[in-house]
Amino acid sequence: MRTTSAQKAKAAGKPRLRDAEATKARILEAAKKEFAKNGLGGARVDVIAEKANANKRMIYHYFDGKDHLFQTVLEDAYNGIRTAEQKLNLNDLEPKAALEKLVRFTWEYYLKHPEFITLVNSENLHRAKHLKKSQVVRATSRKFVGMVKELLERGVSAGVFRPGIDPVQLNLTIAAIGYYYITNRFTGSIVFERDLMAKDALEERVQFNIETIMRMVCA
Amino acid sequence: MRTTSAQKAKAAGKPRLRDAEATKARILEAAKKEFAKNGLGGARVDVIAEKANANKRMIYHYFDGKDHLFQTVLEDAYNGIRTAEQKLNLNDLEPKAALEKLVRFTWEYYLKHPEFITLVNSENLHRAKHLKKSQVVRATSRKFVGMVKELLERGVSAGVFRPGIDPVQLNLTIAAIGYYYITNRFTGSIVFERDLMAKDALEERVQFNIETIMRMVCA
DNA sequence: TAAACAAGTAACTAGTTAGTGCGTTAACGG
DNA sequence: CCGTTAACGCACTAACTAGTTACTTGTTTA
Repeated sequence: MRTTSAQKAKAAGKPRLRDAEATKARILEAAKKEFAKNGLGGARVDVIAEKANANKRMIYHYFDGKDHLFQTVLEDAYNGIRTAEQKLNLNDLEPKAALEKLVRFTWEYYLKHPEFITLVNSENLHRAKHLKKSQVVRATSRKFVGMVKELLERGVSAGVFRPGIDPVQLNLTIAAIGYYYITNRFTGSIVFERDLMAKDALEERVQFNIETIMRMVCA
Repeated sequence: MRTTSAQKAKAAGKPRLRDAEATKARILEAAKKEFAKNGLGGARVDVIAEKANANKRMIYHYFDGKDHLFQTVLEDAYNGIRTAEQKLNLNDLEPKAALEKLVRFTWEYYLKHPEFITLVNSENLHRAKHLKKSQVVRATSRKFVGMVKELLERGVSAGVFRPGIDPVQLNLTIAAIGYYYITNRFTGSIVFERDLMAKDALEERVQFNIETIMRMVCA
C-alpha cells in the first residue's frame, strides 16, 4: 500500500478535504450522542448528519440507514464496556478486593457513560432486534461471565466466598444496583425527594452497593 | 344529581351511544398499551384513537394533547403500584416475613406490569418533565418510603435487622434487582445466552433477590 | 318538547421525516 | 497529467404525524 494523501495530510497536520474514515467516525460519534439523548425512535437522521458535519447522504452511503447505524453504535457501546472490564485484571487481586473493584468499576462506568444505558434501554424497547444480529457481543459477554466465574471459584477456594453462587445472577445484580439508580435518576429524584446525582448521594450509593454485594457473596 | 342516561343504560345492560367516562377510560387504556409498546416518542396518536374505538379529536378534547395524555397514563401507573403496595399490610407480619413479602411483591408486580417499567423508562428519557408536574406521586411515594422505614425500625427493635439502613437505599435496591432484570430481558437473554423469561429462570431470580436483600438487612 | 349543551366525526393542514436520484469534484493509480 | 474511483452534496419525494376546523347528532334539562 502506497502512502495515501490521508496519511500525508495527517502527517502534515492538515485535515484533508475527503477522508472516509474520519467522516465515518464523526457520524458514529454524533449518532451515539443523538441516539443516547433521544432513543432510536426520537433520534433524527438530519440532526446526526448536521452534528457530524457531514451530509445526510453519507449516512446512507456508509451505514445503510438509521437502523443499521443504531446497530453499529450499539455494538460499539458493548465493545466499550467489555474492553474496559477486561482491563481490570481482576486475577491480580485477592478475591474480595477484586469483587469490590468490579462493583465500583461497574458503577463508575454507568456514571461516566450514561449513553450506554440509554442505548440499551432503547434496544430493549425494540426487543433486542439489532443485538440479535451481533455475534461479537455474545462472544465478549461469554468471556466476561467466565471472568466473574473464575473470581467466584477463586474466592470459594480461599474460603472467603460462599459456594454455589451463579455468576450470571451475580453479574445481573451488580449491574442492576448501579444501572437502575442511574437510568431512573430523574424520576427517582422526584419520587424520593432528594437529588440522587448530588456528590454525597453518589458516594453513599456506591458504598451501599459494595456492601450489598459483599454481604451476598462473602462467607 | 339526577339519574343519567349513562346509569340507566348501564342498569339496562345496554351501552349508551355517547358516554364521556367510558370513552375517556378506553382512550387511557389504549394509550397505556401504545406508550408501553413504543415509548412516548414512538407512540402514535392515531393508533391510540383507533385502538380506543374513538375519534382522534376526543383525545384532544379530553386530554389536551399527546404529552398531557402521557402524563395522565404515567400518574395512573404510579398510583397503581403505590395502591397495591399499601394493600400489602406489612405491619401485620413479623419483620422478616414482611420484608420477604415486599421483595416478592415488587418482583411480581414488574413481571405482571412490564408496561409500568416502559413508561418509567420513557419518562426518564424525557428527564421526568411530566412527573415533575405531579404532586400526587410525591405524596404517595413519601407514604411508601415511610412504610419501609417503619418496617426497618420494627425489625431493629426486634433484633432481627441491622440498624442504620437507609430506607431509600433499600427501596432503590429492592426495585433495582427486579426492574433491571425485567427491563433488560431481551438484551439480557442474548448477552447471557439463556432465556431469562423461562419459568425456572424467573423462580431462580426471585429466590436470589430475596437472599440478596435478606443478607443485606438481617442482623 | 325544544333549546342548550356535550359527545362525536370527517377531512384537512402545516410541518416533519427517512430515504434517494443524480450530478460534482477531490484523490488515487498509472 | 489524465482517466477512474470514491467521497461528497443538492434538491427532491412520498409517507407520515400532531393538532385543528367546521360540522353533525345524541343527551340533558327547563
